[in-house]
Amino acid sequence: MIENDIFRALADPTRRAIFEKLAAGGMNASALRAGMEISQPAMSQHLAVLRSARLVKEERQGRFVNYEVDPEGLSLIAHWLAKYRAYWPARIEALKILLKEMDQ
Amino acid sequence: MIENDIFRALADPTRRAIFEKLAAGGMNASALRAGMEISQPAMSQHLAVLRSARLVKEERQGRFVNYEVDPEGLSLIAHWLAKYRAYWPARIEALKILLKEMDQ
DNA sequence: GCGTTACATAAGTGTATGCTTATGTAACAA
DNA sequence: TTGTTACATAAGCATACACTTATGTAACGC
Repeated sequence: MIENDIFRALADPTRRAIFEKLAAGGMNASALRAGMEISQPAMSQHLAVLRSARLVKEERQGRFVNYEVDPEGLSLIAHWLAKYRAYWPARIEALKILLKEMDQ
Repeated sequence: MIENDIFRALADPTRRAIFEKLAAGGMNASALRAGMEISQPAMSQHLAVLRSARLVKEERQGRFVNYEVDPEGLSLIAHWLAKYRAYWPARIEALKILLKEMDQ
């Protein structure tokens, strides 16, 4: 179940930090490690988890592997969230209208 | 960090099932167990996790404790998601406009 | 009071998870 | 070819997690 992979992937603060970094712009695994105090294998394992959750996607570029945010994972969260729009607070109530289009 | 609590809470499929059941209508812990093949302590523990993540809220009613969806948790996910709206697929692109209001 | 019902909490246990060190593999440079 | 760089994978280990059984607590009926 991909939904499970997504929430499990985001349950780890280090992985959310990696994701956030990638959201600011795609980069390779080494660049991601900069200023993060994380070992190379740990980073590689985290990226593998994010990849299988479809939250990031990779692209080989010679010796480097460029990572970037995969919209697919975010879309799945948005759809999960949309199921419970009846409970969204009033501030976000206006979203309902547009979410109707999303369902089609 | 509440954000961590939320994603960790949703990382478990049983807890997501409980949440989904509550989204269809508030009910007490015993009613939640019906047709779920889960022990009473396990349910109680899951509800405690969902509660600390602000995904559900409780209300004592005599011997019973009625549970229902807490919009607060959902709101936090919506805000987390909103941070990455630049990567949302085209279908949801239209949401951007309304999300601007959400930020204020 | 006494028993029952609804739920929470404590303590113990197997498994999952995130890390480590060590090694493998593929692309480049000399 | 030889070495180096960038990354993935394997194996081992400590901790976290979801469950269990046992017990505690609070509200009700009698």
